[in-house]
Amino acid sequence: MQSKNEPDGQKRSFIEEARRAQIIAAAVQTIASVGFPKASLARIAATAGISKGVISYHFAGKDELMDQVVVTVYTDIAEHLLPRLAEKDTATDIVRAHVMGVAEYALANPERMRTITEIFVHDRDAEGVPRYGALAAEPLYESLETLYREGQASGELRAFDPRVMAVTQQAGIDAMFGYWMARPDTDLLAHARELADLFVRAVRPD
Amino acid sequence: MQSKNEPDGQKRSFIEEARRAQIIAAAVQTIASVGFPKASLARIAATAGISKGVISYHFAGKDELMDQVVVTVYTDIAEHLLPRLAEKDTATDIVRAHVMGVAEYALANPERMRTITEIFVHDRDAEGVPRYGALAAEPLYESLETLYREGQASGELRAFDPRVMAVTQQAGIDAMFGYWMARPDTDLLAHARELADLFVRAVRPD
DNA sequence: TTAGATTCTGGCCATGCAGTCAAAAAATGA
DNA sequence: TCATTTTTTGACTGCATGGCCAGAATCTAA
Repeated sequence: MQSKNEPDGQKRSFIEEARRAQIIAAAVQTIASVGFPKASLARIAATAGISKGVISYHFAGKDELMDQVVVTVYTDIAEHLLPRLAEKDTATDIVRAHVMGVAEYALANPERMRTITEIFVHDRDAEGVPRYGALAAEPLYESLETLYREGQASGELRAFDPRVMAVTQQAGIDAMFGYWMARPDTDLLAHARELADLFVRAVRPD
Repeated sequence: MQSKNEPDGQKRSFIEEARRAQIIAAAVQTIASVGFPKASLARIAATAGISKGVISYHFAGKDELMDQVVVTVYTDIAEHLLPRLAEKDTATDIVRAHVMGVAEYALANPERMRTITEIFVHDRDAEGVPRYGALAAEPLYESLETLYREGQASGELRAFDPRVMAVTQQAGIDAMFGYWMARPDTDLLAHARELADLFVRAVRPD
């Protein structure tokens, strides 16, 4: 058996990689449809049409599986978002592109978006401590913070606490998605445009 | 036995009322300290120093207990917040008082604040549907929306989508609290002042 | 004092969970 | 072909949960 070896030792076999991808996809689908608390390994296995033991064979445990799901989805979001941000010049335009980019991604990939939200909110270790707590958002906050600071240095943005602005912008985006999930009839892109306006007004000089 | 009767039939006995209050308090304390998923009835009973069966005797089930916790805390928050909002005249002042009022309450009652957040986020019915989902926030959204509309009608506020603003303001407040919970060193009231400024700038006319 | 109602205890039950394992099946390669 | 390795199966373990209940303890009132 070689399932126990991380990418450290040998490379993973083709079939091994395919199974892992299949199981990750089944996990995304299951979590999105029944929510994290009811997405047991048995249920994920059923979604994939395999026996429960296969998951244990290919992943060290549920924790490793969830980690892989998060990495997979995050990479996907970054691939969608980063190019859009790179082509903007001003901080204001980047803020707008950030809000709009996430909304576009969510509209195109609601399953992945819902899954990652579910994992962030619900996944906890044996002691009840969140496995993706405030720490997970930290890199995000830092990059937004850097963006704001540069805009403030150039005089494009007013003086404000960049950390509070970053936390609030991220919260506004998350809430937009949550609201849309609960009320799919609403116009997500219109919400995103309003939200972008809101933050542009919040950061610009008097 | 009379535990099964809601306030409809007879009034509740003195001891009955005292026990219910004690159990609700124990639930608040337990959920705040170990989180909702680990706050089992057995654990809540242990916190209260009583046998598990007592909870079943005085409450129809865990759902009723959680409902009572929510009602208790919500009532408490409203009693703190409403008088402060009532004495303000302009929409701008009310927005500011709302943000600051919640922050003050959280600072004085972190246990209750954390408990209600935990319940909202984690409590789900047997089918996995959130028991306090988007519906729970609806009344809140509506009152903020009304406030904004009045401000817009009087010309004090610019034209914007009041629903998006309400969702975002609430999200900003929730995130402020979550951030403070994760990093208790930070200055909650300073965060609240920044947040209030942010929204005041977002709603005022150009 | 005593009968009846109320309240409490602690053990029990069915359910669902993550993870384990021996054995079966499938793939591999000599 | 056949021995060896990789992969899969499905039953099993141990644990935690919410709810249930028979009997004990306590309280109330006549």
